[in-house]
Amino acid sequence: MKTLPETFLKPYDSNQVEDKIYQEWLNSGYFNPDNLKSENISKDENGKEKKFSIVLPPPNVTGTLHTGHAIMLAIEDIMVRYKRMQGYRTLWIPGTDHAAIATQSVVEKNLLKEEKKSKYDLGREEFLKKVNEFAEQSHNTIVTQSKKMGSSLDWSREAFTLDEKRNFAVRTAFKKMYDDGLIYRGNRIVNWDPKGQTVISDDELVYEERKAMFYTFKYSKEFPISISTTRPETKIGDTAVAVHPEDERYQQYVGQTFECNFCNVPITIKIIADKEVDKEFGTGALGVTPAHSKIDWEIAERHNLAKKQVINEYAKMINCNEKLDGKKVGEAREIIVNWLKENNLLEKEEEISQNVSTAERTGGIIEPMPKLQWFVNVNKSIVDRENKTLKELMLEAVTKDGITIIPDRFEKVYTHWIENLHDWCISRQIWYGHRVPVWYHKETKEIYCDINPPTDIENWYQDEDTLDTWFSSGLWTFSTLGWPEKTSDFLEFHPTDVLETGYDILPFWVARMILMSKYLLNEIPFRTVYFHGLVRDAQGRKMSKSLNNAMDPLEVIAKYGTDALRMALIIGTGPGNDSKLGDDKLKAYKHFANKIWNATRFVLEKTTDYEGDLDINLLTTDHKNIYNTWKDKIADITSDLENYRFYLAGEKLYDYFWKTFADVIIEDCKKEIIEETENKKSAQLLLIILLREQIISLHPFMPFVTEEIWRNIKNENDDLLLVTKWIN
RNA sequence: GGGAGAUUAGCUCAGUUGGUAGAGCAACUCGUUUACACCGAGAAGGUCAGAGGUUCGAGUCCUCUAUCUCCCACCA
Repeated sequence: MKTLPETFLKPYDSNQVEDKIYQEWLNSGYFNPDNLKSENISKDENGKEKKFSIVLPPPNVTGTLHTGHAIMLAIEDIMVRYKRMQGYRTLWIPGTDHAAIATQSVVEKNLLKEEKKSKYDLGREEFLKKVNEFAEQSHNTIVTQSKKMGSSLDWSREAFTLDEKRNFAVRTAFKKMYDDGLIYRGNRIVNWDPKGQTVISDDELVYEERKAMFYTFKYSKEFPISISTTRPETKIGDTAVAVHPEDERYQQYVGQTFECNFCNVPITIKIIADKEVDKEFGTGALGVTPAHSKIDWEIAERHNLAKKQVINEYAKMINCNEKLDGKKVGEAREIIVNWLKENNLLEKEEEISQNVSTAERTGGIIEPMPKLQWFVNVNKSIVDRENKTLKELMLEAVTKDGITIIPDRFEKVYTHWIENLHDWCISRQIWYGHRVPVWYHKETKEIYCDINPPTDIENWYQDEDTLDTWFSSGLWTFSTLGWPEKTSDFLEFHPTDVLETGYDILPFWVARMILMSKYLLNEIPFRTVYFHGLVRDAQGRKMSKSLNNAMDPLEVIAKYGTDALRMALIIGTGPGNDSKLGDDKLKAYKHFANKIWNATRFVLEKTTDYEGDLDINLLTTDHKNIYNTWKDKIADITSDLENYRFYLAGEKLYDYFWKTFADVIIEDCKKEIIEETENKKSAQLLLIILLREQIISLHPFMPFVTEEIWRNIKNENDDLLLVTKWIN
C-alpha cells in the first residue's frame, strides 16, 4: 500500500519543480547519447543501433532568447525526447553563433552609448576583447534560458561557431575551396555599408520604401538625349548613355561620343545600344554609371566602358572637382540639382516612391561600388563532384538526394532562390569573426592560402578581412561533430536527421549548409528540414522591442511554467505557419498541467489499496474496451509524431486526457471504486495503467510535470521518465 | 513585375488520404456532489470569402474573382 505524497495536496507549482527536475536529468547524464544504456537501444534490421541526431540552430550571441528561440527549443526537444524514448541513441548538440556583424554592431552601439568611443579608439585587439566579453555574457544567458525551457541538449558537446575547433574547420574548408578555384578574389560591384564600413551580401539587404525625387535632365545643352534618375550626384560617374537597339528616337546617335561639362566636371559620354534598356521607362535612355550600379557595371563590361568611381567608402564625393569633392552624397545632390536649374537643364521633377537598400544590421544606406573582395563561385564546375557546380549540387540535394522540406511549399522557395543565386561575397571588413586565412608577401605580393600561416611569417601579412558569419554556420552540422577529424561522432551522427528552424533563414543558412556539406563531404547535411513559423503576439503583431510586446520566455515561465509555455507554443501551430501567443492560451495550458496533477492525486488516492500486477488481462471486458480505445489513440498520436504533426499530437493528448480520461473514465471508475462494486479492482487497474501511459506519452510535450509525477507513480525498477520506453 | 500563404463560431485557430462542421477563450443556464472553481453538466453560436466546375458526395480537388499577409526581384 502506497501513501500519498504531501505535495499533491496543493495545486501544481511549476516553480518548485522545474529546476530540481532539470538538475536530476543533468545528473543522470542521459542527455549524452554515450550514457544511454545499450540494452535500451533499439536495433534496425541489420542489428545496428538506431541513431537520431539534431544540431541546434545556434542562437546569436547578441543578447537573450526570445519566443522564436522558445518554439525552436520546444519542437526540437519534443522530437529528441520522443526519439530517445523510442530507443534511438539520440544526440542533440547545443551551440551559439558569433554572428559576426550583428554582434559587432551591438557592441559598437553600446560602446558609443556608454563610453562615447568608437572601435577605432580602442583598436582591433582591445575592441575584440570587449566583443568577446559581451559574447560570453550573452552566451551564459542563452544557456540558462535553454535549460529553463527543459531542453535535453548534450551540454558536453557544446560548440561555438568561433571557437578553436570551428575555426580549424573554417580554415580547412576555405583552403579546399580556394585550391579548387571556388573561392576567388575579384573586383566587383558590392553592397557597401558606409555606416558599418563593410561589404554585405545581397541577403543582408533590407529594402525600405521611401519618397524620392525623380529628375529628368540633360548633362549639358549640347547633349542630345535626356536621362532620368533619383541620384543626380552619381551621374558624374556616367561614361555612357544606353538606349534600346530598336528605339528609333535615338538610333541616329548610337556610336557617337560627347564631351560634356556636367556641373563643372568634364565627362565623356558614349551613346550605346543595349537590349537591357527599357524603351518605356523614363525617357527610354539610361545614363550608365558603371561604378555605382550593378546593372550598369554589367553593361560597361559588355561595351568595354570606363568605370569611374565618384563616391567613396564614407558616402562622400571623390574625383569630381574642388566644389564637390568631400561633400556627402545628399549635399552633392542638392548642388547638382541647383546647377541643373540654373542652367535650364532640368526638364522634369516628380516625386516617386522607391525602394532604398539598407543594411540589415546598421540601417546604413547601401552605396554600390567596386571593391576587391572574396567570393564563392557558384557556377564553376567541380571536378571531384562530376563537374557539377555548387548551384547544381544545392539543387540536387532536394531533387535527387531526397531532402524533405516541411512544409513542402518551401521547396519552391528554395529552388527559386538557388536559380537566382549569384556569387557569394564572403569577406567582411569587420573585426569580429574568422580571419581570412590568406597571407600576402610583403615584397613579391604573392598570395598564400593555407590552414596555417606561412613559416617565414615575418615576410608576410595576413588579409585584414573576416568571413561572413554564414560561412562558419554553413559547416555547422559537421563542424560540431568534429570535422575535419574523422571522429566517431562524425561517423555515427552525420548526416543529421532533422534540421528544425525558422523559415526566414532558409536562404542564409539552410542553403549554405547544403552547399558546404554537398561540396566538402559529398553528402547531405540533414534528411528533413522542418520549418516553424514566427511567433506573434495575441494581436498578431510581430514581437519587437519597439512595440514593447516582446515576451521574455523567463517571465512567461515564472508565471505559467515551462510545460504550459511549450504546449502554448506547439498547439495550433502548423509547420511554416505563424502563430499567436497570448495570456489566454498560456493560462489554458497552465490549467492543464494542474489538471494532470489533480487527476494523478485522485488516482493515487483511490488506488492505495490496489494490489496485483499491472496486467491488462485483469481488466473487465468493458474496461479492456476503454483501454483499447486509448491504444488506438496513442497509435494515432505516434503516427502524428513520426510525421512531424506535433501540433496535432499535442492537441490529441490534451483532448484525451481532459475530455475522455478525466471527465468520463475517472468519473465512471469513481463510482465503481467508491461504491466498492465488483469491478473496483479492474477500475483501479484501468486508472493506474491509463495514467501511467498518458504520463509517458505526454512527456515529450510537458517534460517537467510528467517527470515529477513519474517519481510518484513509477515502479521501483523504473528509471527516469526521460528514458522510459514509449508505448505503442 | 514574379511567387507563396491566408480567408471556417464574437475572438484565436484546428480540420492529416474528399464521407453528418471542431477546440480554446468570451458570452448564456445550472451546479460548491471530497481529484481539480486552475472545476463539472448543459444549451447557444457557422450559406466553411464569392462564383463556377469535377464527384453519388467538396471546408477539403480544379478554374476564376475579391480582400489581407509575407517572400523574392527591382527601373535607371
